[in-house]
Amino acid sequence: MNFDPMIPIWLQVATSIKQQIVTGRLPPGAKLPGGRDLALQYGINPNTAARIYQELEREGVCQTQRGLGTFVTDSGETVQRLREEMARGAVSRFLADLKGIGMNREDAIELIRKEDNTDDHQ
Amino acid sequence: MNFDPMIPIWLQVATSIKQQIVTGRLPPGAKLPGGRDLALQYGINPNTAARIYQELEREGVCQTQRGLGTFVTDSGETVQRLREEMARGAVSRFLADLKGIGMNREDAIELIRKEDNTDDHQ
DNA sequence: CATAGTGTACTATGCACATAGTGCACTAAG
DNA sequence: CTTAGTGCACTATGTGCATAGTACACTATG
Repeated sequence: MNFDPMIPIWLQVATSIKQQIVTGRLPPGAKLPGGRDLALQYGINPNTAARIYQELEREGVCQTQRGLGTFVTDSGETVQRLREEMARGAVSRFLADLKGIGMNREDAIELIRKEDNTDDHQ
Repeated sequence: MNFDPMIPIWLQVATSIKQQIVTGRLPPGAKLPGGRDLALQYGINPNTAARIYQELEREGVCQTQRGLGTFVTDSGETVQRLREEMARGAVSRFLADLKGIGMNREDAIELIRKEDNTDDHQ
């Protein structure tokens, strides 16, 4: 994974995991890697990994059981809600960005239509 | 201005100024507030304000003259290029966000169409 | 009970960000 | 020349992020 130095690593990894959850690549109830393994996989520090799971639990996406590990929530409804929430967040960030440079929703749709499609089909 | 604690203040203010430039509220050649004034206006430290102007100059958006102040670039072409660059950035961030949660360009347009329009007309 | 895997807690270091404060140099205007 | 406004340089402090390393507690398994 390529980290953006402008964004905290724990946030980037947490987002990556949430994306895997809402796309079903990590189904409800799935066991996540242990903190030390997660650190190895992403090339980060175990302390940072622990913090990531704490954040995911705080958001209700995962549950942690001492001595057992961290697991994706069992509630498919929670996962669906998370997906919609992430979509809404992306849309409102996008529209706010465009509004800041004097563009509206129509302009937004036009921009997306004209956007280069390289690597958009995967 | 309301600062997001997750994003460096200098970045947020620099973005705000660039938005004012590309929307014409700060026309080419306009004089920007002095570093100390900028700090007062945004409620930040003069050191941070100085850094913001350094960043804007690094991006070619502003020019600084010692003893005189900092000014918006004279080149309307540069301003137009900046606006397009900011728009492209917003679009690609948005599409990357949606792709991360398993949505494509068609979904994006649909989401924007259905988006709540409260305070979208200004 | 012994072990491996796990979460949790703690100290310490380096870095960037933001703050506070001071001083100096340059420019234009009186 | 003096003054006000300005950019610029420097030291110092506090905070959050990320790292490194160590130690302890819980759980399941054999």
